[in-house]
Amino acid sequence: MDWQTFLSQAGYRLSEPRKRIMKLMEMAERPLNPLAIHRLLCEQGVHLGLVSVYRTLELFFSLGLIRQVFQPDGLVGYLPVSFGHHHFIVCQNCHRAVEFMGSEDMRELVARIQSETHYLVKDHLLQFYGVCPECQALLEAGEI
Amino acid sequence: MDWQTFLSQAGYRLSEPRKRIMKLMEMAERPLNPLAIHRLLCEQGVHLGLVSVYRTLELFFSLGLIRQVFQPDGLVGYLPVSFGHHHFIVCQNCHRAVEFMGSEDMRELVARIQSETHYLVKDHLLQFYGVCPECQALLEAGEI
DNA sequence: TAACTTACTGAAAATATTTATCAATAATTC
DNA sequence: GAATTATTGATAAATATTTTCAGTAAGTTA
Repeated sequence: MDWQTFLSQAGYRLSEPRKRIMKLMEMAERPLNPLAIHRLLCEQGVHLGLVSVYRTLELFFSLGLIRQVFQPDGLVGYLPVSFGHHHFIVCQNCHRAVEFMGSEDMRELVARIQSETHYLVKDHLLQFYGVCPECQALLEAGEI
Repeated sequence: MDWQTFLSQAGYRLSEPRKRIMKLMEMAERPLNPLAIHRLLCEQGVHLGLVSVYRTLELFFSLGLIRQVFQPDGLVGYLPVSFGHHHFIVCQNCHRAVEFMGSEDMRELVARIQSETHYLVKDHLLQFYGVCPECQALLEAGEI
């Protein structure tokens, strides 16, 4: 199910701002924060209240349509998630992020953590940092 | 090596505010943000400029003495890390966090991600969310 | 232990970010 | 196409973060 159908079925309207924001995030391919989204839309000539960006992100996030992605420097951005995917690998250079399938073999680790810490494990956050193919090429060419 | 020695050897001074802040974070056992640290210290009668809290956290973070911990709700806090530990499990109820040893068997997953995404993997962020022993007891007793 | 050097702090102000409010607007339903 | 009401945009308010700089205190040297 696409996000538009999901939104509708959840009882929310498919407004122009919401479409713009989601489309931008899908195109961007890298984590964006509210301010960046607002600025990019302005540059595209799409005028849209900053407040709406905040509200839209909050809604999308609460519905699980987008996810927070954490940069190594501590900045936080949002990216849309596909169904079944939950984890991102982020390029340390250009910040482009792609999803990867979660690991099945987390069970062992979970079992160990539960016995070590006596916490009951409910969920996890897993992200990788690295260098994307484009930036690897740039690196090899000595351009960065 | 303890953090005080580390700080000194890195050429930084062991000031009263820095000691207070680190001690508070060690006692708190849960991720604290700048404002929370400032407020808690005030409550303890320790007056300390908020700006110093920001600067201290930035320093500790850049030296790797503390680490960012992400709550499921998107809030970010800081916690001191022990050498060799890098990952936290956070209680969804009381936010108390404890460290656990990183997994050795991340190699397989890393290999898969590299071949799937063509990214070069450099680092990762792994965190678990769950229920701590204390809150499990409270849950069983029906108190929360 | 006193004087010296300079990293560090605190206070105030400037910026930046996030939230609240409410009338106007536009997406859906009938 | 009109009615209903969720959603938006603008303004203002609240919060959070950064900058600046003079005063202070941590570490060093004598």
